[in-house]
Amino acid sequence: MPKRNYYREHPKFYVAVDCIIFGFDKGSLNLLLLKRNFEPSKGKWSLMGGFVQKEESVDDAAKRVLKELTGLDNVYMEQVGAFGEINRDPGERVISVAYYALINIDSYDRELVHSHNAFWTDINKLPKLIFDHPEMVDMARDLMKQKVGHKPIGFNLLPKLFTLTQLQSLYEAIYGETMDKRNFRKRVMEMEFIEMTDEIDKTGSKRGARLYRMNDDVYRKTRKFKI
Amino acid sequence: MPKRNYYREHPKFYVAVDCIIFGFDKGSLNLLLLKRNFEPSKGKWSLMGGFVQKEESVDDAAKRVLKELTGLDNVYMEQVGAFGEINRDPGERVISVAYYALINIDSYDRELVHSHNAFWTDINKLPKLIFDHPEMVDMARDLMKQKVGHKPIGFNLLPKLFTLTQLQSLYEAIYGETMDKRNFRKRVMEMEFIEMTDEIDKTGSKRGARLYRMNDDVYRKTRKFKI
DNA sequence: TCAAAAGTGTTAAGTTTACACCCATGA
DNA sequence: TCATGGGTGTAAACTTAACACTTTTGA
Repeated sequence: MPKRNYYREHPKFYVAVDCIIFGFDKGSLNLLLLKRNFEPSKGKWSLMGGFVQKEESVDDAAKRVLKELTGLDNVYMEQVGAFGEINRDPGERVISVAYYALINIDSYDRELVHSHNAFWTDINKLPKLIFDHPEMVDMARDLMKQKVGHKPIGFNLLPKLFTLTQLQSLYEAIYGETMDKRNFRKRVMEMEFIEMTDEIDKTGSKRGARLYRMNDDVYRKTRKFKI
Repeated sequence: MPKRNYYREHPKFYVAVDCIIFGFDKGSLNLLLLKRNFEPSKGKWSLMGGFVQKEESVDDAAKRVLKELTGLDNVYMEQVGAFGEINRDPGERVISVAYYALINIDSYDRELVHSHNAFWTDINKLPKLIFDHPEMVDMARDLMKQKVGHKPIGFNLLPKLFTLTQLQSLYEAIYGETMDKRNFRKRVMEMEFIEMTDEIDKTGSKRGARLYRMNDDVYRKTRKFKI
């Protein structure tokens, strides 16, 4: 078997995944971070991570790790990239692949999150993170910020039914700037796949606000999106 | 050392890098591909790749592998992402990190390339590639196409001095569509860091065309680019 | 002298931005 | 009744797209 020789001479590495988990709450983007109650770096803040196992792909490892923390399946995730500096983890050489996830902050397993000592943190008030996790976060933010403007991924951060005010406030949080209400709504209403429902949300105002819904099937027909 | 235990239980993996090497010649984008004269998959077409070693970062491995093939240092490279399906390489489990590189097709080590049995191939007439290399190529193309419009990375594919016709033809090859000559030149001439030289290229026409140059220092002052 | 690539401005269409008031309701 | 967030249209500024002819020169 000539294959054998070809591979055998080379070193092997631990491969990990790290998750940048975005949530949106009360006008702010948040990350779900661990205050580590385990070694290494016990007591410090980090992203949720884990090691890739033999019987799973790297993408599957990321899904598993996300589920271990949040209990959630079928979450929108995207790879940020591989981080491979030699001493990025001072304990051992570990090559890590970062992923970001967009979850609805109202639906996750609070027990699990609590048991991992994880907390939602305002993205503009992040604590110091271990290793190269700050770079992972920065890259994830940039990637997400850039993608959210031309693919309808932001809806993953909202409940199924949302008001246009919520939607605008989400985009303002992501872009870090305010937007014109009339122009925003004009753009949204031109997109057929953002459907008005006949429901009203009375929690945010006395008058109540119309609830909208994102329709994936309609989106797939045109795939046009721009906010 | 509690660290030890934490890592020891986990499996290790071969980690490779694969390079999508772009060149531009006679109006076409080209990739530098290997017709493998070694196992595994001898005789088939593949990207240039190699294994990450103990004493190098993943980025450095990509640079090394690119240099092994082309003899070039200081090449513009960007990570495409990690590819981690379990059976992506049928020989052994290997996790690969793909990078694309932009090189000037007039300056590389022809001996080295020949000794690796590598050939430039028109990107629109690619042979069947092994493993998941077609996906790597597609992702690299998309990434590059999207980046080349708002960062001045395309110049890496051209000689230091280039004509505006060459520049336009490069962008047409990348975008896969023709562009309006006057509009194109208008945009280019508004960018201060694309400097007119006093040299003329007579190889492409009887009349001769003005040669231009990209000035990095001037670019850094504004960082505005849009084609 | 003519073929072949280089070079050059203007106008219309489309897109984006700026901007202010009335509405409905519960407290 | 009034404070609060919800909802609505138009015009100016800017950006993008469409378009055709003259110049230079070597073969």
